[in-house]
Amino acid sequence: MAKLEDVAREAGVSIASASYALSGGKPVSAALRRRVLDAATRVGYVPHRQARTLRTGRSQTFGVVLPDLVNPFFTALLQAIERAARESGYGTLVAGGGGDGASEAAALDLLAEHRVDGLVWVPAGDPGAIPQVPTVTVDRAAPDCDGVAADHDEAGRLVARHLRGAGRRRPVVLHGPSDVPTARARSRGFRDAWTGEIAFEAEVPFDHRIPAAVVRRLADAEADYDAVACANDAVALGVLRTLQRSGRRVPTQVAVVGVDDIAFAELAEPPLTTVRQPVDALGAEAVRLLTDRLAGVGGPARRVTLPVRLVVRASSPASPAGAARTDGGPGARWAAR
Amino acid sequence: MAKLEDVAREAGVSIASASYALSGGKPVSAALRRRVLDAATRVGYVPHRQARTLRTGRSQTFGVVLPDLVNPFFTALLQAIERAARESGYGTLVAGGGGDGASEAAALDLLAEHRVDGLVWVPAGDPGAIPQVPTVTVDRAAPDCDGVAADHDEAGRLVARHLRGAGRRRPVVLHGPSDVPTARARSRGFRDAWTGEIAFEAEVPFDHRIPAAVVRRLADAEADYDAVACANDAVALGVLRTLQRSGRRVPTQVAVVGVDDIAFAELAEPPLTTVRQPVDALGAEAVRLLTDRLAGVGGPARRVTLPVRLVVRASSPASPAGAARTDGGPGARWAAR
DNA sequence: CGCACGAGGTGAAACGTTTCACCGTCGACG
DNA sequence: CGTCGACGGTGAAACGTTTCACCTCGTGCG
Repeated sequence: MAKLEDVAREAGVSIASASYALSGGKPVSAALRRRVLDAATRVGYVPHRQARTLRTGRSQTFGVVLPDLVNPFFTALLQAIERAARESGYGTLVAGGGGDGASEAAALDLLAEHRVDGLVWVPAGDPGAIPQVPTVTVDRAAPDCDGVAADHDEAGRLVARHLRGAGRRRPVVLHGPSDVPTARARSRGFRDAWTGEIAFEAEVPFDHRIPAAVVRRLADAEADYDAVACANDAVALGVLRTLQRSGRRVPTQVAVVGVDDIAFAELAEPPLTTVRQPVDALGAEAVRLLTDRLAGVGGPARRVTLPVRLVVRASSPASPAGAARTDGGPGARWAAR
Repeated sequence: MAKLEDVAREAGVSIASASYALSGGKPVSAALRRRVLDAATRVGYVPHRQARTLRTGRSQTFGVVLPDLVNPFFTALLQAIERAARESGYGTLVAGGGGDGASEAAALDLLAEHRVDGLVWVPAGDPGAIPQVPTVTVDRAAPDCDGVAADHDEAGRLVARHLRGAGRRRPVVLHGPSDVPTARARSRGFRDAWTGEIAFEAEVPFDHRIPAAVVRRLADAEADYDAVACANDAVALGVLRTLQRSGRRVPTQVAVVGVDDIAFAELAEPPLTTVRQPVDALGAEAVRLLTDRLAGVGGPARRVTLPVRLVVRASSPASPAGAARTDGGPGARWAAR
């Protein structure tokens, strides 16, 4: 591949001049700039970022570490981060941890070796040591580390108040993994705002595969509940299927609520009521925090909390009356025929 | 960050010896190896991959360019590629194109500047020039370029035969974008194997947002069709919603079939019949082709085609009888109460 | 005993950039 | 007319590795 030397030779100038002309590191005569630019396109110059990194100590690259690439919430986040980074002139190196601590550590190491300028990190669980690279956590906080997250407490409260307002009396609460801070925050928020009874609670993985024990309790004909508050949308979609298999009507008999607002939430049948996380804003804010730090902004770790929003859909309408009215699933129509 | 020189000093040996001891580029006495390894952990050595790249000309990194990070099929693929790459000792640099040609070209350039050793590329449309880096396309072929793809012709045929076998007579066919080779292959396969009537055909984007014109035709009470063959699962999920809104029963009145088998296909209501693409194998095979090339395997461009498999679920049961029997959606049960 | 050879180590060049220090020339000003 | 500064440009060092060529012992064999 063509290098700077080739450009310089082609343009008949020194390597230094070619560099200055291309990077603008130092003012240069218009004629020379022109000549160099032409030469560069002529020989097909491709700058060598690694060499630049070596010399300057900056790679113009952010690393992103995610617990999992299957959950659409994370990939939406990744896309947002990638776009924001690109707009700030940074590339993105992605390392998907396998969800477990070991491969997460490996991913962090790999990125450190690549000398990323900064790290956007969604810790898989309670984070241990934070990397020595400038880092911002997303969605889950780490001590002494800039972080941005949606307001998960509020998300929990919104769900509780919504169910209450919709006239539900005995919800099932499916908590996320207790070693995930956001899961704890949502649970906390829910408990703060929910004063009445609870049918039962259980801890489930952030996944659409509902544990068999929970499936049994949900399917139990004796079980008395009229709502399921789910740890996230993936769980909610799994619950939706479980309920339908066990013959319960959603939302007339049971309301289902998730959190995240992934793309498939509105494609579910019935469409899923959920709490939307501001993914684009999360990504943009993470990149902003990082670039700030790199620009030399000092001070203690900053925490940014972004607002969430309840999105009411048919799986849990705003009121019981609404439930009857909007229970527009295939079942309703079929029965009406 | 600690560098090789620090390790060498700490161990009391030359830089060269330290390098050999750590990389194994040359046999070295056990005692020295031990001393260097200890020193390395003591000073917290982090190798500088960029420097290594500069010297060796290999970055031990693959670039991955995807048209879109929202479609779960691509993210599943990404995960497979990332894992396979890691197992071969390669890191992964991801650049999600925005789907359009311009940002795709930008992504390819960025990766070229990062001097990735190879490129795994899912072209957004018909690929123009292929990069000068060793490249393997996935899912969509490019001329003179190694490629791996599922058997999309067969996928189309499987759908056609399945619908026929299930007793469907007049399907709607929703083709993917005609500038995407795989979409054309599926359509071709379907047409090859389908001999009867077709209600109507239309071209739709690979997306769950069904164009308004198509929605109207599907919802038209006069429209006479008993199946919808969809370009992929995202489209199928969108169609499912459209049909349910327009009051058609799936699968009793209309069967719906997708392609890809994304995770949400089985969470749909009713669960989606689809053709499964072997994502893990696609990723592994892509990495294998690439590492082969890097190992010096020459010869003309190779094309690998991997088999697909029909996955029958409730949205389109195997037989009409089955339809009646397995129409186990909430509606059926509800009606039975 | 002398020589050659192998094992174990080291010095230094090279990879492609950026950037500091320097150099020549020309115009302006004292 | 001499000097100085600005301007436009260049040479070369440095970033952290790898790796080639070389060097120095110790040892085994003739």
